Amino acid sequence: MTDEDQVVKEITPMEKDFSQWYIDTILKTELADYTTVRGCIVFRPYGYALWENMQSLLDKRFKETGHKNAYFPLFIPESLLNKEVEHVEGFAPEVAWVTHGGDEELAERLAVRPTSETIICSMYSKWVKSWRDLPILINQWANVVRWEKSTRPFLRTSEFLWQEGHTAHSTEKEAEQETLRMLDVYRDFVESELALPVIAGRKTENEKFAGALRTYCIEALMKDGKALQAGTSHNLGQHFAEVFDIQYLDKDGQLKYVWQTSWGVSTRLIGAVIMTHGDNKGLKLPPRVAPIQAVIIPIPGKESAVVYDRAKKLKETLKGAYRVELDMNDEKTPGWKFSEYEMKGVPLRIEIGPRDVKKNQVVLVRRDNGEKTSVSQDELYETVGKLLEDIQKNMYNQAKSFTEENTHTVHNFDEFKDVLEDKKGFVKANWCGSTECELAIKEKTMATIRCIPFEDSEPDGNCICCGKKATKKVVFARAY
RNA sequence: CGGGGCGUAGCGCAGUUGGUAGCGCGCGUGGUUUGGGACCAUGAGGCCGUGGGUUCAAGUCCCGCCGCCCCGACCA
Repeated sequence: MTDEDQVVKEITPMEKDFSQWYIDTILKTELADYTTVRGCIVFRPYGYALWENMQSLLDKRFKETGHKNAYFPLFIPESLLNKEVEHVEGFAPEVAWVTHGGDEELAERLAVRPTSETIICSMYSKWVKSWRDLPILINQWANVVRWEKSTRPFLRTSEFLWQEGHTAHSTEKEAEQETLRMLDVYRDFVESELALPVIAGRKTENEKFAGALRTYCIEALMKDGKALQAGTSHNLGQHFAEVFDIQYLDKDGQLKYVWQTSWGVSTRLIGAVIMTHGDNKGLKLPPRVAPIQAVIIPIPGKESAVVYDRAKKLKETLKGAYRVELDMNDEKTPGWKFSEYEMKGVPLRIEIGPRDVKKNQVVLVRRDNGEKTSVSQDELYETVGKLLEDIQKNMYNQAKSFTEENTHTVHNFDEFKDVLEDKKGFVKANWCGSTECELAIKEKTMATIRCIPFEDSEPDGNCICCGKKATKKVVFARAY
């Protein structure tokens, strides 16, 4: 049997139409479904379980870095939202408004939060009085609404789930450290749990968060060669503190404004996992977050009772340590199940049939590389652990190689255009630092500056756009 | 908001010059099967997106509306 024959028929091959592959994969694997509400999806149990796993791993990291969870209102009075000028201007076009309560028109419109800086700052101004009240380290798990013109499941939906951290500090230095620390938490999380290699760096003035002093981000490369912003962390400076009047009395008796940060990742990460690891059979989920890490598929044969019995015992052995499922459905053939769980991206398949029962073994098949091995049932517990770890590593390495192979350095505009057309991916190029050049390049090529990377951003030539002396070497890409 | 596409059974689709709706998958029931998406038998399931028009007759032709998807412009 060739690879071609194995391809799941219901999923459009990614070479043919990547976008359709993405949609087909999501729908067929039951991660999500479209609803009657424009731009809004349902997170079906399998997709929600994936998000819950991401949540708990992230939440653990937030707690470890001293943050506490809280929950702020969904509604933001218009007057609050309007306080920070740059912020409103950034979000105004995509805010959903509540104008009525029942039949009665509200005295003041309420925005459905597109992000919570304003409502949170309004509370911080109440809570912060003294240097002793700082820092405030709060995180919120929430849904937000942005009235997007065009939507795609997970990547851009009218309503999405995310977390937003909001902190307040007494010094600029501390705020900057927090901003960078949380970016690094994100980097570590996506690399070690989601197996997504990323480029970390700073956003340009043009690309930064509305109202921020500086924005940092991690950028990942998808299999179609487009970049995806996987997480952002903002140093808000004192912009919000000034308009929301968040002041504290310092040790020296002076009234001072706090320095703030905010940072977030969203369910978009699910999209990143799909588009980084998936193939024409469907999903490939990293073991650390896969809702099902291993599936046991019994092959009943003539002595089905014995096989089923042994399969149940195997599940008992594994279930304390791994997210394992036993598929006892008698209506589907084993072959059907093989394809189904491969499509669903389950990292490891455990087959047990009459032959295995006789030999006291099981057959293990890896989703990441298709490798098939037999192992004694006595060693199953340890072997599963080792394999899951190995799959996780291998998935990261594969994605890493892909990203490296699709990262190109160019030194003039023609080369830049050629690479974008032929090879796509990340393109490193010298840039003079002007917004004019950044926009001109975007106009001509649809590529944006994804970030000014922390590593390897020393210029080694002239700006590919205007030809003047470059100040930075930055990462360009066409992005989602 | 521009360009394109699509609305017919749960899903995917077919439906000829207009003549009163069909296929595949899925679903129910009974049985045989089960090591890479099994098979036989037998069932259930439709206001053909919506409003108007043409016609003896509209899924089909004409006009409007609504919705959804894709690709762009703008954004996690």
